[in-house]
Order: sequence, then structure tokens, then C-alpha cells
Amino acid sequence: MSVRNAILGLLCQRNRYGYEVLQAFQAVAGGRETWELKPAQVYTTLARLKENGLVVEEISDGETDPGKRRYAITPAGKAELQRWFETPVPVEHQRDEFFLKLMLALATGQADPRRLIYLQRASLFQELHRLTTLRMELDPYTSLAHILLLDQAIMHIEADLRWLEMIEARLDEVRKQPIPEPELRPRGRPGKHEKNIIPMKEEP
Amino acid sequence: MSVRNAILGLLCQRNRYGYEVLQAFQAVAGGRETWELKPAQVYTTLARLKENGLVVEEISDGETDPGKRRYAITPAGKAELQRWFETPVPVEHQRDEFFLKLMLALATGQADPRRLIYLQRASLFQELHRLTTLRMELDPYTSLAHILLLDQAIMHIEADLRWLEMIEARLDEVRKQPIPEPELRPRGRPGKHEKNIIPMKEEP
DNA sequence: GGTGCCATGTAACGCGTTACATGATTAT
DNA sequence: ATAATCATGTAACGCGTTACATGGCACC
Repeated sequence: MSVRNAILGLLCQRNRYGYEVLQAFQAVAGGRETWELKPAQVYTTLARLKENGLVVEEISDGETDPGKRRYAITPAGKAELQRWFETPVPVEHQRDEFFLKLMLALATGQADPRRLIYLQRASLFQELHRLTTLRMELDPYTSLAHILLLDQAIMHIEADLRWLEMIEARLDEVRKQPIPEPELRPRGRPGKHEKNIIPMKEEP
Repeated sequence: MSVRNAILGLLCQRNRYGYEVLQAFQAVAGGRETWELKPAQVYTTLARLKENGLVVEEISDGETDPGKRRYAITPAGKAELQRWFETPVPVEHQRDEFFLKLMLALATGQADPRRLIYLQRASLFQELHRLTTLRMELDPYTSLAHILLLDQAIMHIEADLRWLEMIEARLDEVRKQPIPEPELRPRGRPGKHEKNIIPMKEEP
């Protein structure tokens, strides 16, 4: 949802060709180092926006060289953009793939949890190093916005590292708690007395 | 990529019907509150895994009631799972939709940056409150893993809030830096002397 | 005139979502 | 009987990616 709306915003500044959209996005988002946008996504997204009537192809009544299409935002597109600005970004938390991996390792015994943590931490450290180096070596005239974006990435990685430490410290406790396997119910509406199938965990 | 591999892991424990996969995933990932998996994704993912030969439908030579398919992991599937375990989760940082939104607001003047920050912060605080409340009220027998997952979410939101403060504090500085608009080059190979189109930023 | 590279796409796929369809079983 | 609810899917779409195709212009 983000790229789509960003493109609407860029077209709101002025009409653009696909490649101009790409250039402008990279300029705004930091390009290469931070948020690389692939050309293909620009063109497919523009096509979808056009289908939905949020942008139109500019009709250049002169002799435009064919094979180039300049897009313009429509009123519907501007409305959509306003809605985007008014709506907070949904909090995406979770969806943490590493957590899943760790849980599965514990549940299946197919991998060593400590090793997973080791590998993940190494990867995080490497990325942290890359980003901090990048940040220090930044052209002093680099846009402040990109610096802030880098800072955010760094802060997130640091949070992840701290969380890894928490996990590692309490891994043995986690390991002792078996994952409850819910029973497979037979088909059909649940019986009246099925409510307490899952037994209360008894006090130790 | 995460759900797909998690399903492989669950099938590695034992063969399961689609709904059992769903149940087991929720049990492992925390369900509802943290990572809700939609039934449709289970079935479509299982179908794709089957196409790729990573799982097979169990052949129950008895009289199985048709309309139910139990899946089993194949050796290829186990290999894939091992590869997953050995590969660190790619650092996803960036892709921050809010950053984009803010930059676009600055570039287009279609929205007030302070208001965006206000809205976003309100949303983050609300979610933070929900999570901390949830964490405190947790059934004391709740899996430690889920508690840790909640903690991670909380830590990420706190990092986001701190970052918002940074942004807000330096917003005026950011505002003063106009976004550079790259020139649209004409088609074709770049000329020899085009290298320095982008003028060196002069010292102030 | 070929080579390289930029500009401009299309096709096909993977993951994930929403919406819809249909059986099975039990409570009322 | 029918309503409710669980169980089991299919269809269609949106976003994003990778791979491929093509046309133009500059340089040698």
C-alpha cells in the first residue's frame, strides 16, 4: 500500500513518465541503500492505478513519441491520497519470522535453538555494522531525512538484539513449556460439553 | 516465506489435515492476539507446496472420507526446512511507510507534517497501551514464548516512538532541505560529459 | 556498424487477503 | 427441521519480485 500511495503523491506534484516516477521515488526514499524500488513495480502499479481511475494517461495532443506515457493524477486519486495522509500507518508488529523459526525448532527438534540465535545475532550485528559505518561516512550534505531513516533502522536492529538476549537468557524456561497441541475435533458443531476439553493446567 | 516454512515444520512433526495445520500454527505463533493465520492461506500454501513436491497427500488406502486431505512432508521438503533453519532471517528494516508519508507530505504540501506525526504517535500509543495491558492481564499459565513475543512488539513500538520524537525535534531542519529532483535524461546512452550534471553541492 | 547502456515496458510467479461456497454435525 | 458452528475449501484480486523483450542514442 505504501508505494502505490507514494506514487500518487509524486504525481500530485506534477505529471510524470514512469521513469520519472522511479527517479523521484528514489530521491525521496533514499534509493539503493534504504528502499530500492524496482522499475517493474512502477509500471505495474501505474497500470493498476489507471484501471482504478486514480490516474490517467496524459493526452498530449501534439506528436508525442509513442511508447512513452505520461501520467496525471485524477480528483479521485487526490481524494485517495488525502485519505492516506489522514490514516495512521497500521502497527505491523509481530510477523516476526525469527520467532516462528525458533518455535518450530523447539517443537520439531530439527534445529538447535542456540545455533539459530547465534546465526541471527551474527546477521543482525553485521547489518548494524554496515548501517553505522554508512551513517558515519555519509556525505555531510546528505539529506537529513535519509540520516533519520538510517537512525530508525539502527534503532530497530538494536531492539532486535536486545530481544535476542532476552530470549537467550530465558531459553531454558521456554524449552520446558511444551507447545500444547490442540485436539482435532471431528467435523460438525461442537458438543455442549466440549468446552473443557483443554484441561486446566495443573499447579506444579 | 515464513508461513510456508512454518507449515513444513509442522508437517515434519507429523502428518496433518489443513485444519490441523491451522490449529498448530496458532498454538505456536500465539494466534488471534499476535499472528493470525487465515484458513485460506493454509490451503493455498499447501497446494503450492504440493506442486513443488515438498509435501504429498497421504494415501490412506483405507476408506477415508473424501474431501479431507492429509499432507505429509517429503525428503525435498525436509531439505528445504533445513535450509530455512540454516539461513538467518533477512534484515527487513526500512520499508517504513510512515517515513514515506512524511516525505511526501513535505514534498507535496498536501498534508501537515506535524499532524501526521500527531496521528501516528496517537496510534502507536494506543497499540502500546493495548499490548502492555494484554501483557499484564495474561493468564499466568500463558506460554512464556508468547510473553516474549509480546515483549518484542512492545520494544519495537517504543523504538518507533523514540524515533518519532527525533523526527519531530528536527522537523524544521528537514523542512529546509528541498528534495532534489533528478533531471529526466533523454533516451539513449548517456553522453560522455553528462557525468557531472548533478552539481556538487557548494559549501555554505 | 556493432556494443553498451539507458528507458520502457510485459509476463509470470509467489505470498497474502477478502469473499464466497459447501459439508458435517449437533443443539434446539 | 433448522440454525449454528466448525471444517474445508475455491476464486479472484493486490502487492511485489524475477526474468525477459525491445527501442533509442552515443561512442568506438
